[in-house]
Amino acid sequence: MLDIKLIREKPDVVRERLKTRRSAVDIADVLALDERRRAAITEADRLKSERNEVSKRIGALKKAGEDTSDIQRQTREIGEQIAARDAEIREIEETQRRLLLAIPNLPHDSVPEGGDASGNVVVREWGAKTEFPFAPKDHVALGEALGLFDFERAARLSGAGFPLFTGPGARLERALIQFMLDLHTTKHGYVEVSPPHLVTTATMTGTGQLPKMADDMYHLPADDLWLIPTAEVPVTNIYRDELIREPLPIKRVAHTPCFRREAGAAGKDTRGLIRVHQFDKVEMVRFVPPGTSYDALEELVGDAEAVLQALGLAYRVLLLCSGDMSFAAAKCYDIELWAPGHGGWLEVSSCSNFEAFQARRANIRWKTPEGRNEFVHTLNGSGVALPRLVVALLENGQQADGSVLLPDALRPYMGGLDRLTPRA
RNA sequence: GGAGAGAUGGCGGAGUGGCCGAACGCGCCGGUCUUGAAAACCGGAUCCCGCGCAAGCGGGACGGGGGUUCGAAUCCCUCUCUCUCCGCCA
Repeated sequence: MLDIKLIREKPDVVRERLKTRRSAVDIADVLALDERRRAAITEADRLKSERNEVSKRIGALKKAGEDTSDIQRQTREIGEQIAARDAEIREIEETQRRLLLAIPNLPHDSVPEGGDASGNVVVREWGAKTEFPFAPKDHVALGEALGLFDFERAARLSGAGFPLFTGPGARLERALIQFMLDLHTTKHGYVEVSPPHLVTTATMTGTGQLPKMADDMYHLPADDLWLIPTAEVPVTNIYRDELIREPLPIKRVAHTPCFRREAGAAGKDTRGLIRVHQFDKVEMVRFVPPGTSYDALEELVGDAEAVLQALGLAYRVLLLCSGDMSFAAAKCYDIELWAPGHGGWLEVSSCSNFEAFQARRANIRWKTPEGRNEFVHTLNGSGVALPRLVVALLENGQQADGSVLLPDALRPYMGGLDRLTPRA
């Protein structure tokens, strides 16, 4: 949510920057509403001040034993006017909040302008794409030969898009989760949390998934709860409606399943693990003082990259352009892994600075050293998403004999196993 | 699921219709004293909104929402959450 004061004071700047997001929203309505709202508040406050004064007088008169029924009748009328004004204010504020919730965040100055993914900028690449003396297989062929997953039987359970990991595949998932959590907690200073996977509508609104993304999420109407599409939602909302007293920055890391309906992506990447309705992810979340959030974003990207470097996987980092960023982000980097079997780059991480956008929605504040209460800046980044990491691991590690070499860093988590070998 | 109790400032805890943004204690900040510290004493401290260049003025907030009343922390309704007991249960 944008600050209404910013919209009021610098409407042209806001318009300008919103335009770069391909956002169709118009702030004229919000501004008109804001005008009406303030006028109504001024009037209501004046009436209340009047009523307070008269009420005080009634108290004094009664104490003196005088009759006050006349003056009371008059005051009742003031009360009715106040009630009407308050109702008007409430209605205006509701509408205004609804409009504000639909306005995306403003892109940071350093974000390139662009309409779609073609405007994204590669800021760096790490590692060399794996070369093969044979035609590399894709992860589906490899995984089935190695007995890592079973898509056919999985479909029997939940339909398409819900993977069933089996044997060494299930262990690989567990090993990767463990490895990533250990790395972030011991090397990068995050505190591990394990949050609920079902959350309320208020929680989904706090981070910006609702109201806009309702169709992309799983909803349980009987309890009005939502399955989380990312750990960002519960972890960021841990501090909702709070004045944080502990020192910033706060750094949290969580492993959770993520549930996505992928409503708009029907027919895309339907094969294998690349686009699924349920997957596991390790997610990093930071709450930081506003002045430090862009440094924190660079660090956060580095934390995600450290995972891939430790696993020896080639990747590139993209700076997303204004038109390709998610709704709540002010600046966002994507990290993509090279997948030779797939023959392309796969997004495994998205690291964003939301500035105060989420904090304002979710009402998360801190006390500055000067003692002022101020909205924090929130950030989050995948560190990283599992299925596509598995894809890259398999496709890059494959050998001529059909086995897959595991990175050294992972072996302790695989009971010393250094490679996955095909079933007899 | 059933029965009961409760929710007040950073914490504890008073307050049952006007004198309450809220006693008192702890903690916090500033000062006096001290070589320094502690103790003691004195003083100060909530947040949100509106108006105003500002000093300031006004309004609102005692879990959330609604109601009664000239006036609500206080009375009524409702929701949420917490605690205790019973039942069920991974």
